[in-house]
Amino acid sequence: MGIQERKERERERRRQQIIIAAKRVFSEKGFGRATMEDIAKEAELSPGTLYLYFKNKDELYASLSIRILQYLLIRLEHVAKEASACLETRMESLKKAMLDVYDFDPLVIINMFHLQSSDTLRNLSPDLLTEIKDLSRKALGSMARILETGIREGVFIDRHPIALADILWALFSGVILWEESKKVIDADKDFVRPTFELAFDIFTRGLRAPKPA
Amino acid sequence: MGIQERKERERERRRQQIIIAAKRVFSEKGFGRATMEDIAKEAELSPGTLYLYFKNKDELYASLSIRILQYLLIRLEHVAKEASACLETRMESLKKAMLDVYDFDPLVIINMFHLQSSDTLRNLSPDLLTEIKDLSRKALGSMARILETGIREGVFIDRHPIALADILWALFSGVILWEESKKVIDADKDFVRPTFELAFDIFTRGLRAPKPA
Amino acid sequence: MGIQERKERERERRRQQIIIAAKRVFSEKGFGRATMEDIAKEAELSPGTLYLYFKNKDELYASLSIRILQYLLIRLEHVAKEASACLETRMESLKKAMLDVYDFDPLVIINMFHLQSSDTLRNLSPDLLTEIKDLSRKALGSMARILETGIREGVFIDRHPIALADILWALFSGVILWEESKKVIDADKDFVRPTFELAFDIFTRGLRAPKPA
Amino acid sequence: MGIQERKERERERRRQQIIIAAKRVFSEKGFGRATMEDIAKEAELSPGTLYLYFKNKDELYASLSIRILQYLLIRLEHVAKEASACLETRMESLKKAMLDVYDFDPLVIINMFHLQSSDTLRNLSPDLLTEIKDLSRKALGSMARILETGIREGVFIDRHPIALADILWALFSGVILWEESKKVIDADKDFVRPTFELAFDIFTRGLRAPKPA
DNA sequence: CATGAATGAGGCTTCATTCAT
DNA sequence: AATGAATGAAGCCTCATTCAT
Repeated sequence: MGIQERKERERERRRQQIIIAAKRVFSEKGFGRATMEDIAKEAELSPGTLYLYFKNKDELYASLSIRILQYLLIRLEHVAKEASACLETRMESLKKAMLDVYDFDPLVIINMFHLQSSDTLRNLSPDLLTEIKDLSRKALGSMARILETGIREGVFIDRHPIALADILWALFSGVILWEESKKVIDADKDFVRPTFELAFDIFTRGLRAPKPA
Repeated sequence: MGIQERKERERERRRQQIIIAAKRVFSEKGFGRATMEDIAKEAELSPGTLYLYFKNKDELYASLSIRILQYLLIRLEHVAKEASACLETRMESLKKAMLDVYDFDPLVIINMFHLQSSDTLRNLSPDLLTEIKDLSRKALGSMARILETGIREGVFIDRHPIALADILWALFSGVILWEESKKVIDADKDFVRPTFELAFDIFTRGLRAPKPA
Repeated sequence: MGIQERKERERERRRQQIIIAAKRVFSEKGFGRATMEDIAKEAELSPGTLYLYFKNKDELYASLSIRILQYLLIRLEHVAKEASACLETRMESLKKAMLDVYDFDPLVIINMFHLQSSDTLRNLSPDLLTEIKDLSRKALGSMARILETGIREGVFIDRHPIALADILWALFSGVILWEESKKVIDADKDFVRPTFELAFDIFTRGLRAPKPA
Repeated sequence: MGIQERKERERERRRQQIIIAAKRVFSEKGFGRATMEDIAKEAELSPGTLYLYFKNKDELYASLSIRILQYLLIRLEHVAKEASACLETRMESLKKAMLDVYDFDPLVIINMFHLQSSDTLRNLSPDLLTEIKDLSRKALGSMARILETGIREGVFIDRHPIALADILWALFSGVILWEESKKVIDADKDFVRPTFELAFDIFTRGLRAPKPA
């Protein structure tokens, strides 16, 4: 019983070890240029071992996203359930949640958006694709529910909450990817946080229904 | 002289022919899975010929972006120079310009954002990287100038115009990439236009300085 | 002593368990595509355990043949010793013995001939090779002795009995392999038995010395 | 026009060059242990080049058989058409044809029978499998037609000609594979020819219908 | 004895790039 | 300038085998 459990934990630890290594390597070299051997070396394992834990390179890559999406989802659902708070507060929580998820693991977040905007997506196993799709949909759904309260209160403009959530999500990924790409081009300063804060505020203000005269 | 010129034109024509083919192939297969032979076949040329016009695959890929960036820049500068019009009109023009650029060649726009969010960027020749960087900066600059007028008129909040332009650009790329990736996952409907229109409107409204009480 | 013995029996039981599993897997996937893990799973053992009973994959493969060769040998020697019977009867017994051996375990017989006609043979340990060689020679010898009686009786043509046994053996393996390969190509009907019976009869009739005029 | 033709010839020459190398390597190491790099080296080409002429290893392997089957078919059809000759002569021609095909390229014949009796067959492309199947069927058909004449003349026993052809084919492959495998085990003497000649004679004699008393 | 996770050599294959024609 | 056959480096992945538990 205890043995079964310990093994399970061991296995999970190894997965993490690999994921951590993969994260570093993918971030440093990008998906295309990172090799399985690079990752194996970084994880201090042999190439073959990676395949005991992940079916192939694509799936390893996608696995990075799964975890962060799960974390994102938890945070968003938590915010969505804060029935008590006023809208203002809830939007603040939402912004904070998104930034926290970014801070939690910037490299993985970036990887995730790369995944989203790449052809890797097309080559995932149906299972994994379904899982990602599912998590994404749920996360978008949570965001939509938060925004919806603002609409119901008559504070936000009356648009389809999912459409608004899509835009917020696009803004999030857009800011992260663009600021990231500026780093490649330009410098090593990181403007993600302040830029997203400003963007989020503008977005929130833009959502407010014009006061009836 | 005339001969020189004609040759130049011929050469440019070939480049375009290749770029058009590359565009199709990259869009269909993604950068990673598209091969130079695919592109050569699509262009009805031999693989070797591609290398007479482009130094390597990365540069060919990046070249797609150059053109669209040039077009974008022209459109933005045109809007920026519309001194006459009122802010409202200018923002409309800006939105229209961005959407036009997207409509002009959606595939290439998508490619460009993929490029931005990929590791290819890191492997470009310094020359090409500089050119892209330059065009991007100019485009961002144009956008910033347009937004700046709103700030000077006291209509828009007083934030650094470049920061605002960054956000608008992030929103643009974010919406396009996200809607595009939804297509991979889900269906073949295209929500880029309406989503960006809504996003742009929210953004614009969010820019407006709150009326002093 | 009793303990020693029981252990020995246990060990043999395990070997058989593995051999049975290997037989199934080799037959289903062929030697090249069957993995040691496949076999271990089929035997409900771990891969490592296989190596406690067989030095390596080749030897495990070859071991399948050993058993059937032993069985074949016993049957053939039994027929060879039937001094009493008339030639006709003895040839019938011979045919029956061969078909029985085939029926006893078609999969293993097929494996054996595959082994014979493959490159695995070349990679066996000298010991195992010697054992197979030995059994084969003995089996061929038994067949030769049976045929020899016919020659001595003046009924069969006077050729080297070993050469005739070679031919009979070749016919046996040829029919089995060819009918088997037809199954891959065409259908799932099994013509081994009737074809070999006919072949054997033709062969036997062909052996008869032409009557002196 | 001439250019087209020369290219075609060049291409065919290269294919042959590769086939010859493959033949040597497969024969020496067997299919399983032969690597594409081995073959490339033997052909004094780079590994990549092999794939310009053969889709993969299996197909290269199978291609060896195609040629010899074609040659076999031609020879058999030629014999089948010898309407003039007496049965005796025709059977002699048949035997000679089979032996000639063996002599034409023993290594390839052996390869072909290995292919037949291996799992490679199962992994061929449908096209190639169809081609092999087709050639085999035709060859068997030709043999059957030859034997059929003997039946019609009342000289041979009245069995289904295809069944008889199957047996002859099995005998042919059986003798070759068995003699070949004896070489691995024992020596380097080659008994294929004499053994098959004897086997064929026995077979032919066995075919003769018993004289009505 | 048994396990099964880990190994790592090595196979097949792809494809960007070159270069003789 | 154009070709396209050839290259060969390098990637992904498999799997027989080992060894610490």
